[in-house]
Amino acid sequence: MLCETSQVMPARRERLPHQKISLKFLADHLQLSPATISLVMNRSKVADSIPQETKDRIFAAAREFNYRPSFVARSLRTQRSFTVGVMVPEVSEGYGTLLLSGIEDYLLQEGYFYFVVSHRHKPDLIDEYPRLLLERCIDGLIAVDTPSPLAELSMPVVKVSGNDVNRGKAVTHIVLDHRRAAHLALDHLASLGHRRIAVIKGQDFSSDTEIRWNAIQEAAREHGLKIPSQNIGQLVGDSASPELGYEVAKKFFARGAAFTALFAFNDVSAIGAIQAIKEKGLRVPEDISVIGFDDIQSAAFQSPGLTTIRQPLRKMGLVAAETLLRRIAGTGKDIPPVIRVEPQLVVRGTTGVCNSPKPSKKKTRR
Amino acid sequence: MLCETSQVMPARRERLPHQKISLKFLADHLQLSPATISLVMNRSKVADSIPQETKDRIFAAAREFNYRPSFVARSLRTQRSFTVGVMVPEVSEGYGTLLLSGIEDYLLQEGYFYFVVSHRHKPDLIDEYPRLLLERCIDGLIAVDTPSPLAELSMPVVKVSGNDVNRGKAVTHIVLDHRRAAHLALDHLASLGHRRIAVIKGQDFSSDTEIRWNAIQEAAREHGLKIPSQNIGQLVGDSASPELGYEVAKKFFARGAAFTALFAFNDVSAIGAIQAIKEKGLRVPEDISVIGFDDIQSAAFQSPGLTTIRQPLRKMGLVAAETLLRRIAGTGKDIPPVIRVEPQLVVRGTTGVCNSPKPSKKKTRR
DNA sequence: ATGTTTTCCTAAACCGATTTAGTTCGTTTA
DNA sequence: TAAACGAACTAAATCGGTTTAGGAAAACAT
Repeated sequence: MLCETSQVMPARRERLPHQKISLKFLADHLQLSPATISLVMNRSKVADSIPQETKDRIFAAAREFNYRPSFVARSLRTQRSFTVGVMVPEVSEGYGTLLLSGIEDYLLQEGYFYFVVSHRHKPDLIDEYPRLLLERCIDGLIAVDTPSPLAELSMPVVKVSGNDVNRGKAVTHIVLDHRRAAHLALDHLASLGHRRIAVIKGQDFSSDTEIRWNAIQEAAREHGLKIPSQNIGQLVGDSASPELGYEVAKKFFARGAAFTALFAFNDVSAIGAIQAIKEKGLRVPEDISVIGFDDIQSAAFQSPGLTTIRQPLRKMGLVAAETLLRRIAGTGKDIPPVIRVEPQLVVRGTTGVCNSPKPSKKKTRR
Repeated sequence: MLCETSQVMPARRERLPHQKISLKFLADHLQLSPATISLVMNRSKVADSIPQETKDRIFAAAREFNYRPSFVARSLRTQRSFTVGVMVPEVSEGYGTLLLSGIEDYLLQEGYFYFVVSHRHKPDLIDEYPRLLLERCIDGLIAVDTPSPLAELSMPVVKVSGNDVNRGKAVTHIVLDHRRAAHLALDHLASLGHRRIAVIKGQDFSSDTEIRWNAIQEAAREHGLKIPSQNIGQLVGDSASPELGYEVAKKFFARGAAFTALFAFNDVSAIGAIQAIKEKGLRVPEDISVIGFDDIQSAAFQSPGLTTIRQPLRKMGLVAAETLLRRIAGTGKDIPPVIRVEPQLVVRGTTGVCNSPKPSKKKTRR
């Protein structure tokens, strides 16, 4: 009985040095059909009836040839790419970086990869990128501090700090509790005796600017504080440099603003403002206390360390990724449209007790 | 002659609200074959003979339905994904971020997307990620500060700061001119009168550590400087925090090291070291000058600003991306295996003239 | 002996493009 | 008038998997 050797075999292709191993190659090698191998390797229920011996042969061969199914082919068939898009204003230090690292941790651990695109607040890119990402068959999208036209995507979306809550859509917003943030900052300053406070608002394009400013005004009211208009400044320009905060602080001094504490829109601008304060010959915190926002890594690197309102950025990234994957899995409608995260006051060296004579209380009493 | 209306038409599927538009759909709509449309849209030479009128109809319909060919399908067929992988130690502030932003700029502009994975120097991840990326059919790989096992990939690779030059492979290395960097730093310090210099070396896992240390030693020799062993420290631990530099500086003091200038492995550790110096009651730069390396954004944010050796990180990212795409395009063998980029001295506030009495020259003369 | 299940596996359609090798039909050319 | 040619397309294979609907053979039941 020579059938085993004399039998006409499909010419087994020899493995070329760097040839990619395909399912078909394995099938030829094992004298099985691609279907069988696929079913076994994916642990499909249909493969339950296949004897362990065969399964072992398959796994052994897969290991031997280091077989890796092509993600592209699989994606085409299953319409799932295990890839998500991440839109950020820019990949620079600070805010975006910490978020990204949280997002990455979760995604990679779950077997997802991600595309990053940064739009630098340019409307045409904000328009174009979601389309390009869609072409690439991403399973979902995380949009960080990015305005909303992408609502029409019909795809799971999680927005971080996109405070333009467009409900009804399949979108979850991860938002900071800005009211609490404002309170943490103003309570801290008030407890140090500060009554004359200056505020640097964010750029108009930032989705946090308005909501945070409103929260600050409200908190100030509750403290019986008035923020006179010459103590209100706003960042101008699209740059991640402290220069922006420096300029605003300069303007404060130029117009003779009188304040003992400064609440900046973010840490980067706080750092710039401190520079301006020092140049003016004033000390931080002895003459002016400064409090930032975000708690980027550089905040701790400053000396003195920057007092700031911490956004749990890594955690926000983690939660964003987790929520997106839940939306993708489509398990239940029990995914909330808004997830609020809590800020935290981090006291370092740039805030201290108010040494200036308090403004006469009469004015506010009257 | 009613043939035109009575002719049996394939039922034109109506466009469902959010149905994706496929080539087939367009073909049905236009009464053409998918082949024709594909040829026209890709401006294939084969389509030269197709009259402009038909082409116009095709383009019009594509626009009307906002047709976007599926990248996944195309990738499967053409075996090109227009996607590259980027391996970095971590997505944190500083080094990696600036590089990434350079890489991103170039890639997106050229129509490529990229996957980022960060391996945190873990050998198993360094092993595993290239495989995962390969599965995803990336066209090439940029590896930043990542050791070498991935040499066997048989895929275009560009390494940034991978100083383990494994020539012969289809790999381009983007490397800094460390000799020049060492000279810039030591020339600067020497010109300020410093003769007793301390050095913080990088962690063993960093691919720049050894080559840079060798360059520093050589430059020191040329200046007739000896760096006594108690003035040599090394970063320990895998963290992007200044803490690491702080600890090293503490150790210097603990063992009574005497130096008037400190050359740190990177800006982050320089910042930590400065903290330790200040805690010791010494001033920067009056008592001790400090010079960092990299010129991350936070370096400029410090006050005083950190004097440092600038690596053109964004440019290195740009060059890495550009070189990779050239390798992918395979145009010519004229792609160099090593591309050297030049460092630059950035003088800010942490270096100043040496105020300590110079050590007696006799010793070195003898 | 026949019908019914099980077990083990496969054929073939499919995902959505690209691309090669034609085909059809009208127009020139020999 | 037939052969050759060019214009305008298209059929069908292909990329590398997944998945549904069976089919053949063996085991079991009646």
